[in-house]
Amino acid sequence: MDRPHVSIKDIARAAGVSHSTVSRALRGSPLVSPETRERIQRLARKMHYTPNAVAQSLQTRRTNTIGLVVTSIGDPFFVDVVKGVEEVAQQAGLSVFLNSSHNDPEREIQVVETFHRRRVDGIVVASSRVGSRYADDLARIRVPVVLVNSQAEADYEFLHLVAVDDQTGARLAVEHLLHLGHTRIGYIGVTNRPKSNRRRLAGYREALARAGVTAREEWVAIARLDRVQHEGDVEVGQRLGPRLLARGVTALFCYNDMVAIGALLGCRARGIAVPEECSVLGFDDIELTRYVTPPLTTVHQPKREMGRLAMQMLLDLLAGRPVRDRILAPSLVLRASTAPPRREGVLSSRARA
Amino acid sequence: MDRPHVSIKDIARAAGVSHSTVSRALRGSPLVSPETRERIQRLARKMHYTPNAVAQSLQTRRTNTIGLVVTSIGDPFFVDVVKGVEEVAQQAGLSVFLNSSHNDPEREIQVVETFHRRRVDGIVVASSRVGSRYADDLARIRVPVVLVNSQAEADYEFLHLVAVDDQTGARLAVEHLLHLGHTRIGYIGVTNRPKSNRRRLAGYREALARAGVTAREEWVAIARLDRVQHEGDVEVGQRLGPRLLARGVTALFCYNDMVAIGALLGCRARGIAVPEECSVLGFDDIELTRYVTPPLTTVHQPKREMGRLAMQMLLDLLAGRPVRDRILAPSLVLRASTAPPRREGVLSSRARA
DNA sequence: GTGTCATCTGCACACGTGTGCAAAGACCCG
DNA sequence: CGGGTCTTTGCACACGTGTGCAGATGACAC
Repeated sequence: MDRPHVSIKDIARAAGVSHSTVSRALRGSPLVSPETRERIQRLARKMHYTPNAVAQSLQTRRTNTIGLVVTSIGDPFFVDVVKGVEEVAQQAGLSVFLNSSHNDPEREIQVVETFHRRRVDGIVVASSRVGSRYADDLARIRVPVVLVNSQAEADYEFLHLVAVDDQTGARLAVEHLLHLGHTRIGYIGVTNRPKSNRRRLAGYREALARAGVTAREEWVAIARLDRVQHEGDVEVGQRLGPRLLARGVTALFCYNDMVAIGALLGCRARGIAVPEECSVLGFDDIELTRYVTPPLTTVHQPKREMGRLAMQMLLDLLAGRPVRDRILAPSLVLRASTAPPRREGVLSSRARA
Repeated sequence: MDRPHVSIKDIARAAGVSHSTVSRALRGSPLVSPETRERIQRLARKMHYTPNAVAQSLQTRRTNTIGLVVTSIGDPFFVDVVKGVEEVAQQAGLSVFLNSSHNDPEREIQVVETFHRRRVDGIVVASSRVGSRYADDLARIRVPVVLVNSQAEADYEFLHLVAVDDQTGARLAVEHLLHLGHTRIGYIGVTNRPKSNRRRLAGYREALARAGVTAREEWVAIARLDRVQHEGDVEVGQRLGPRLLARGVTALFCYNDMVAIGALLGCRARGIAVPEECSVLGFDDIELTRYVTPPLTTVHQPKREMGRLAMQMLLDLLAGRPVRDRILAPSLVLRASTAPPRREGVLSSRARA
């Protein structure tokens, strides 16, 4: 009753052949005659044989397994990335180990160490800050690694990247606001995703500079955070949105959608109408943006596509095919949280025309 | 350069002992002298030895791995369940294979077959409909299985359950609406999660019956769906919400939060004010409910706790400890989408007093 | 010096699968 | 009938780790 699973040896015994022949028959080797192959395969099915992937992995040195690290499973941004990765992995017959790091570098190293122990064939890391010590560990594993939206400041040649063009995305967003007639535009950022925050801020400044609008430092507010929790992001928007509005801003470009939703809530709490009195713009285009009031205008990241690409890149690396880093183009999604400014807006749009 | 990883044999060679001694030293066996143990452990660290979990699994017949199946990774309900499972698994040193079934029974069987091949130590399945054929497959694996919010109609003795008390939750919800003075209350359900839908509908009817309110069949609308996509749920609410309102209902109790959000959107599109003209009530208490307008009153499920419990139950089963099925109590979360009815509501609440 | 016991180490096998190589058998051709 | 070729099979080893058992070594008592 509690006997172990049936192995190829059991089948061999039942068929009166050696386990080698069974192995070959099941793998469809041409070295075994069609008749015995057929016979053995039938027998295997009848005996409910399920190959032991552990033993196969040990023998072939291929686990057909990859590790996936995200900073937080709950973060809506990652949900789609995970979906994309899983989709392609499943199709290719690979299984996925999922782990979250909570943006804790120590924890992330530990996760990678676990992946190493399990001899995964490759690793996808989403939104990590790869530090120098971490990079050493990663290098030692001798396994392909693909980073999605890496927050690392330095580049390491053995790491492969899939990312969105943050700066262009931010520029698109702010240009949209400028086009509506806003000139007093605020930016709400965060410190715990340093690279993309910097890029988005750069895009914001670039757009203003191109339009000849002088950027006021008091219109930029960066919240100091360490761990990533998206609830924290909401709180940032709630706190900093009204503060910037008090400084005379008529539109808010937010680091991401959760911050933007926080800004929305902050405005509602103070009776500030969006978009009539204040335009709000997000980044990421998470599903939520369609369900809040008003639906959020935002910069779309092809998140699922990024997950798919990352996994595909891993497959290419495993097959020895050449790969190149991918920087994807974001796009603006117009919904209902942006509109021309009320007072000065009318004026400045007249002045433009 | 491209040589394989360092094994205990390599360490043995370097230390001038046999691989057995190394194995014992690393595992802290009392059979090896403290000095050599210390020496070998230092050496292992220096050589960056990482044990091969695959070989260990083959030898010990324990992979320290579990499989987790959810119908959809994108469904906000599962996010928290996954979090809870991962949390406890990580703490116990187990790795998690994540797969989604898209509520496709065929696909789900395939996933379980993969888990079997990989010789996982246990399986957690969320919101599955376990069919008879599927149950056979599951039984054959001889591995503990825990179901979270199972949608199976039949009970199988070898399956263990964690679930929420759907009927009580629904009753709480409807009693709240009755208490506010509503008597014309609608229910919007779905067919693709048959068991919980049936239970919630039963709770709805129970509450009405207890209050002596006659339930009208035209106030119940069940949407026929096969696959689970939560976008589909939203669409259901959008479509059926207004339809029930047209039949004279003043409050909507929805199968879950996504349906409720759909109802919210449907009302907004037709200029129906929530909660003034129509109260809307959901189920699940997903994160979104806090961010929509108005914030959604709903029935809370301890989702993360359910994930934790499921995983803990698996650990208990693996350790041979006795376990019992857990049916958790839901609770009502009051937010802003419910209020006394406008016209008849005033009347009936007077009549009550 | 011998016997006894405790302590430590290594041999050999196991886990389940894949594969190079030799060998056996079948078949054909001269 | 012998030699050669081709097809099919089994032996033996490998992957990396864990462990029962025998044996080696050393300490100690008599």
